[in-house]
Amino acid sequence: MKGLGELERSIMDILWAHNAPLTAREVGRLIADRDLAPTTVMTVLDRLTRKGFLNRTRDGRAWRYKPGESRDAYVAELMLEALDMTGDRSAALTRFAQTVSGSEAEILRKALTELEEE
Amino acid sequence: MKGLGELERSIMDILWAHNAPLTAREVGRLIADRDLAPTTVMTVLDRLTRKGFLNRTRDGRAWRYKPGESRDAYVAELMLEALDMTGDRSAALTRFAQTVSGSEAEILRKALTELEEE
DNA sequence: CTCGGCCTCTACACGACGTAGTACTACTCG
DNA sequence: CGAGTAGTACTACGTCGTGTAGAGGCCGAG
Repeated sequence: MKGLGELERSIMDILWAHNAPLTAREVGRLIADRDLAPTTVMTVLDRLTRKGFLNRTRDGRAWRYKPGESRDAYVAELMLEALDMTGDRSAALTRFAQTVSGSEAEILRKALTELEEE
Repeated sequence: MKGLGELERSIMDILWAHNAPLTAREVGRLIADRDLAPTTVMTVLDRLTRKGFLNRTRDGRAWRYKPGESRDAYVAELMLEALDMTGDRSAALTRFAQTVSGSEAEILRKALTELEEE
């Protein structure tokens, strides 16, 4: 799957933060602090689409982009991918469980418990 | 922290699989299927050291390399790093818990339970 | 018909990584 | 003691991903 670059992630963040699909121009406006050329934003949106992170639909002459999956799903995928890198998933998982903070352990526990009940 | 390249990972895998620190030559022999020049292996070992993934100590004229941390620790770190990418850690964690397979959920549960008991 | 906006295509610089050569040093065997 | 061998450091080059953007084409509004 592979990680994203810095700008790519910023743009994904913007799109993840909005429910509605945005046009390149709108994204450009929202990322104004970086003072990017409009074409830069378009290029990145295009690449993200090609990579499967975004879907786009026509809106007049413009495209509207929206994320293919939620940020949470993406993060979970990244975590699983990291996990795949080890020969011993069990050891890595255990290690992970030991490493997360207490409150996060709590969240995990809760999620797992709910899982069990279904 | 950043991920590793393909060759870098292969080499880390070899070192992670051995308890004793290895020399460049030894690593080269163990990775023989790729038919790499000895200098290639050295260069990569050197880069990994510079990046903090390996520690090296002298052994005569040669260096012996060993991983700075276990593979499990590395994987756990990668997972945490992915987790850091989200605004809502709780949601991502929950999602993750729901995504792992049943047996892995079991492992996680167990690790978390043990944590609790300490 | 013309202008402004939006698109597509193409491009370039830079850093990471795979890959390796060259040159220097020092032990080892005859 | 001289030559070969192993090991090191330094340098280099091609490729790919990513940030960044220009040039030019198409189309709807006025």
